[in-house]
Amino acid sequence: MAHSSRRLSLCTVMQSIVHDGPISRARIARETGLSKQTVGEIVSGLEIGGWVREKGRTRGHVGRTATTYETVGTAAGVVVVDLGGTKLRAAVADLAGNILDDVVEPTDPAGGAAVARQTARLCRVATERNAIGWDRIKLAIVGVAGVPDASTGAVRLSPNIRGLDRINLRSSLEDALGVDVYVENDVNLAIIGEQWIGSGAGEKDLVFIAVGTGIGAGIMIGGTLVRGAAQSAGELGYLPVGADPFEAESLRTGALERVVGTIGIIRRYRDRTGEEADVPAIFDAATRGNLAASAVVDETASHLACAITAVCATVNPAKVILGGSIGSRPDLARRIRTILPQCAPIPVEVETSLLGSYAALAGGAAVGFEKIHAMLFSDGHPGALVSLPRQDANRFRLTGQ
Amino acid sequence: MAHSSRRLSLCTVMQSIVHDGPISRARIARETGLSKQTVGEIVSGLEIGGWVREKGRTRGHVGRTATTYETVGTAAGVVVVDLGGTKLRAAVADLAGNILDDVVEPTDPAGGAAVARQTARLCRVATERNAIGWDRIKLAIVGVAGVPDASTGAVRLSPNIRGLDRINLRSSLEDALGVDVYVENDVNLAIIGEQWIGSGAGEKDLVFIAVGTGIGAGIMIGGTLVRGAAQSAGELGYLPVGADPFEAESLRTGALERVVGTIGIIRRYRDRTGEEADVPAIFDAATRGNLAASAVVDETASHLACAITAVCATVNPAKVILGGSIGSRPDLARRIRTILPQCAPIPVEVETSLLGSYAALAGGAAVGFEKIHAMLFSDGHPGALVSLPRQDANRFRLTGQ
DNA sequence: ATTTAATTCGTTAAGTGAACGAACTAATAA
DNA sequence: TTATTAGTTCGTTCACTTAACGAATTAAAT
Repeated sequence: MAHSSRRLSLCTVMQSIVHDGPISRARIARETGLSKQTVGEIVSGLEIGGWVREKGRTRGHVGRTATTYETVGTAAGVVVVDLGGTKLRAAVADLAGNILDDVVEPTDPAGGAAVARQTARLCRVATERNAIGWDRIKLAIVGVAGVPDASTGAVRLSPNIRGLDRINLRSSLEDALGVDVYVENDVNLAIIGEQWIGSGAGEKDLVFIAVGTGIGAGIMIGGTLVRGAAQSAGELGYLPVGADPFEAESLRTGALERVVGTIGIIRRYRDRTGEEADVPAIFDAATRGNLAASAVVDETASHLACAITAVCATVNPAKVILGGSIGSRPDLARRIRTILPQCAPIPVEVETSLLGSYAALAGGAAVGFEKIHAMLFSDGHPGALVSLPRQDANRFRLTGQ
Repeated sequence: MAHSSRRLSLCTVMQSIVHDGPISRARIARETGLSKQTVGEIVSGLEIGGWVREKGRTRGHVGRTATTYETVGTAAGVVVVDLGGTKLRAAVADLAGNILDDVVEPTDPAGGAAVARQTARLCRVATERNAIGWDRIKLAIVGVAGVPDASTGAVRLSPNIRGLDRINLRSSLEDALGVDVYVENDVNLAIIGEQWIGSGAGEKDLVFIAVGTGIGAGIMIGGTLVRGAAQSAGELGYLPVGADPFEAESLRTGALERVVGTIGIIRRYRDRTGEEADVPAIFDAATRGNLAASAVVDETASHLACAITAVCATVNPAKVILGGSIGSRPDLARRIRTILPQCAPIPVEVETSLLGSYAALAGGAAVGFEKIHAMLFSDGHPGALVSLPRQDANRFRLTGQ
């Protein structure tokens, strides 16, 4: 409780350098409202601590030139993991909010403890690939399909990775890595990533709908994630849309998921044509003008439009971002945009994910950035926080998906 | 920016007195972690300002007795208004969080400016009824059916009160009353009231569904209200449930509202029986065992169960509170609780409103309490706030509905 | 019944951390 | 040279803390 004012000033100054750096001490003072010598003291403290360094000097204006300061990105970092059913991806994010090169491997099909070991190893590999030593890594953020249980550390309802609900993923990673580990739902990280540097940049009310094998959503309201009383917010597969919600199968699989999930799409195509085809093939056929495939895709778009209508009637986001193997197809989004005004009275933008399969990784970096700054500078003091710097998503679009 | 720490300490002490008062200075020091003389200074400042006063002394324990302090409720207050289509209700809430006696009048059917004048007059009457002078009133909170537009001060989509979208309700009340006026949607206030002292006490993830002429919801996530990007969150009438959402009429009135609103219920009863009856008559007939009426009510419950399923799949609240002239009928809630497990895989509690027609008034008092303390003590400093004290809802259940 | 001990309240005094204004030096464009 | 901006040093103020102490009260011992 005592003397928390310095912490607050420290955060204010750090925020200024992270966002507007390289920046001079005089400008920090003007922009934060702190006095010149308070800023001077704090900056020299940060410099001694190794968090910031001199970058250069200002030029070309009246008056004395000023030394400018920037954050030392490599001073600390977090390791970010996207643990998917087929791919395991890890990257390092530094103190300045940069996401460094990522490494990918196929996920170990053995599941459970084997995947935990693989994850820990790949975290080390990711740091070795970049100029940030393991001793500088302060924590790890892991995105995973399923519902992480905060008390047990297990991951419930994780369909794509076997045995993840039987081990304590968090504590086994913490033991292997020696740093705090935060396990979060991958769709929740995806919406955070999209809001930071993706399709939802700048918006505060967003929904990210991942359509793939199943269907799930990450919901952000007023800039904060909606988790729900039982961590079940965004389980859109259970929306009473598509199939009859009172059938036993709907109660188990989910009325919407039955019709727009991978299995549902394949079944509907088979029902129409008698032929067996996988989802990409059906979508490609629809694009080529195949009538049956086109009807199946339109049906899917129509159900998704109803789902979006339901979500908008409830939380009224400014934008809905579509992702996942099925959801990120631009042709599907186009069809949904056509159908939506016929059933949704409240207007909403519908876009495909800009970050693609990197959305969760970016979101993890965002969460890690906020946690590491809170840890190092604000120390949990309310009102003192370093917010995310502007970045661009180019690095992701250049790398292969 | 400078010297904000005193504000924070001031709020901490005030919070302690409001919540745990009457309380001694020594206990404040123990509980807040502040030192005894800091607390002493702040309390004597508050006493000089007239915000707190000596209440008595502690007795019966070892050691010196202590003087205890309590908030001076009458030092400041807010006036709270529930502006409904048929009834206009006003009350005063004091600095300690007590809601004083309320006054009611039928709403002036002339609407528009006449209702604004009537509201301003009733605010004065409410203060005269209580021991709190008008000069102590710092602001007014007005709950109204419809969507208040923050920039223009008008109220859009207000079906029950004519011409409210043509006047600037906020500024005309501010002119008439001479204090800041906040106009808020009545269902939003209702959920805040229910969370404070009603059916949702203690819960952080709640949905209040008002079923009456139309259907609308107030949504609270993590303790904060969800408004939506276009202030349209909770417009559950537009859920794609009940009627076909692609019909033109559904797009206009709302697919769900068409079937579970007053008009929809009356129509469905007429379709089955050929008879004309109003909603209370249909519900009473269902209770007496009339088969057609019972079927209509079950149908209504079934549609509402689907709506609740949709809302739960999206935001996963711990509890759904039913209110409004139709929604607050306990027999409807009972039928919904029976049907819900057949279509909703995620469990949720369903209850009727405890505060009834006083929910919005209580919510207005809660909002007013927070605003007035922020205004007087925290002055907008982040992290510094006086939270709502525990109260009970007895006063409301004693008064007639 | 009286005295002594233990405990608690609240005040005074001394000291520290943090921020500020003012005065000053330093460097640069015009 | 002059005006302007950058950055430092000094002394002051504010807010809070710890420590010490007097005052008031209950509990226990004589």
